[in-house]
Amino acid sequence: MAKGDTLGEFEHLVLLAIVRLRDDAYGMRVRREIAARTGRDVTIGAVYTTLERLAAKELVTSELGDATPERGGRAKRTFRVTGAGVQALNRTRGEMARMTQGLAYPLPEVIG
Amino acid sequence: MAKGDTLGEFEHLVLLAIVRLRDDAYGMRVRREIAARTGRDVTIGAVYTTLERLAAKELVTSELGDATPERGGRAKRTFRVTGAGVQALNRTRGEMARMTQGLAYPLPEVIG
DNA sequence: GCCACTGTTTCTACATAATAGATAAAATGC
DNA sequence: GCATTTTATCTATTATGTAGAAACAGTGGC
Repeated sequence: MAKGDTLGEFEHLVLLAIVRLRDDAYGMRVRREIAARTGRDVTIGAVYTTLERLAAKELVTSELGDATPERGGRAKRTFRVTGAGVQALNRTRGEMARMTQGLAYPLPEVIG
Repeated sequence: MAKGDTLGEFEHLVLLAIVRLRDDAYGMRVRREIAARTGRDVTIGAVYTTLERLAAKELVTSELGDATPERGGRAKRTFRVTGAGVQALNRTRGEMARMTQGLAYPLPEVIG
């Protein structure tokens, strides 16, 4: 496998959030999606640096939108997952599936 | 969530390998298990530093065994997953499940 | 027009995790 | 004793994760 092909665990979550949010995947919203689904309250800085890194790897692209007519409605930068990004997600999913094959979740506290 | 509670992606794989291997989880074997199931050929150094980290976090314990009567049969250091390790695996699994809920794999190249 | 406020993005610095590659150790067989 | 095998340890570097503060761009009240 080529190097740089594996997703870090937080990269993985961010990528999945973007997939879920479709057209509405901008930084703050990604952060909320992850918080809502995982219970982790990551900071917005963590999300953006990860988004930047994913963009550098060309697993996502971004586009600056128009400002919305709401109080504080600064223009949003929305993200999309690229073909390579989808491939990375599918590959990661496959690896995890093979590693967990035959295991029954939740795993019992005492193994063996 | 308490800090240091999340599993890095490679930590996750190593922990799963130990669960799979039960009584036979020592460094070289963990490496082979991961290679066989994911296609990644990680170096042995990568595996051991990760095992050390997991031990430092008390997600695994290790025990030095007896030498086996084979050519090159040096004593093996075998690893077991602790209760906290199992909890970390179950928690991580849950997070991922909620993040992927409703998504059909493999994801299509073009999203949306 | 200025100010407070809101939702968003950007910047900077540091901590933790991943990875490689070389070296050392402990056993066997000849 | 020496070559060979299997395993473990050490050292260094890069990549990822995380926090927190600052900057931006808009709204609305007065």
